[in-house]
Amino acid sequence: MSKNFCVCDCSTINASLVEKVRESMPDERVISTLATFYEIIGDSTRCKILYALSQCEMCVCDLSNVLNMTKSTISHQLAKLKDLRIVKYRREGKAVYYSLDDEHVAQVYSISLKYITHTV
Amino acid sequence: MSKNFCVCDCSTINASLVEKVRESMPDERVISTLATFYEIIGDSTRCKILYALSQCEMCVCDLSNVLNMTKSTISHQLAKLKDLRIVKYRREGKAVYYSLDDEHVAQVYSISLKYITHTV
DNA sequence: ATTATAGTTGAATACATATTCAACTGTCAA
DNA sequence: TTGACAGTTGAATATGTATTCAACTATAAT
Repeated sequence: MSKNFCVCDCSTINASLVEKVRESMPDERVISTLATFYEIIGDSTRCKILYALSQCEMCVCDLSNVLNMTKSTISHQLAKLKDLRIVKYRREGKAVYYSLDDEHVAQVYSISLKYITHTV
Repeated sequence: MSKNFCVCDCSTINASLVEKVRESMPDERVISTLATFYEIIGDSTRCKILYALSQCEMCVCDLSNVLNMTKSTISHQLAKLKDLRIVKYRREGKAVYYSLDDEHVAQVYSISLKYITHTV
């Protein structure tokens, strides 16, 4: 019974544990979404954008000045954040203002920052 | 004054805001560490490993069975998690047991999962 | 010592991604 | 309607990464 899911040549498997964890594992779709979420915020440029937006709503131009990067680069990265609904936007005349789309994002970000600040 | 940090051709910059956010921005080292942390957990395989380890300490063999992947793949990914001190390990005979290295990781993970589950 | 098990590691492949550049759309003012 | 500004987008380049494979180390048993 311990072998019906064995993909390796080991004999020290904790079969009941493996089975239990396998069954409680969030399904592929959830894991994939979670991983993509982290992947998208796992980039220095986008981390800086998120920090900036956690302080205040800003237009692309403001962001490009805060980060000292071209509007094109910022816009490309904002598009990724927008696709994942991590940020939202509103147009006001010629300017497009971005902000965080969900308080959970700010929450995750602040806890992570606290954790990281401890370890750096 | 609003132009001494302008990297684009825009005139609608909120200069005082840009300056304020620029100054309060965590320094490059912190941002980089934070981004790397997210980048490392931003992968389906490693997300699954973290979920498994959030349930219980496990050896490489257990993990490879939970995830249905080779020991080599798991070991490569564990090495990355280990490098960032996201997981720790202990040897017991021939087996090496891995576990989460810091409760903050589990905390970040669980908040994110809650957030994602809402959106999926 | 020899053999088998548990895990690690380096190189190779295949794939994904950040930034740049140039061309584009949308909005406003003259 | 023409021009300027604010932002977006596609292609190209350069770089990075996950997985596989084969060879390796470390531990235990015979």
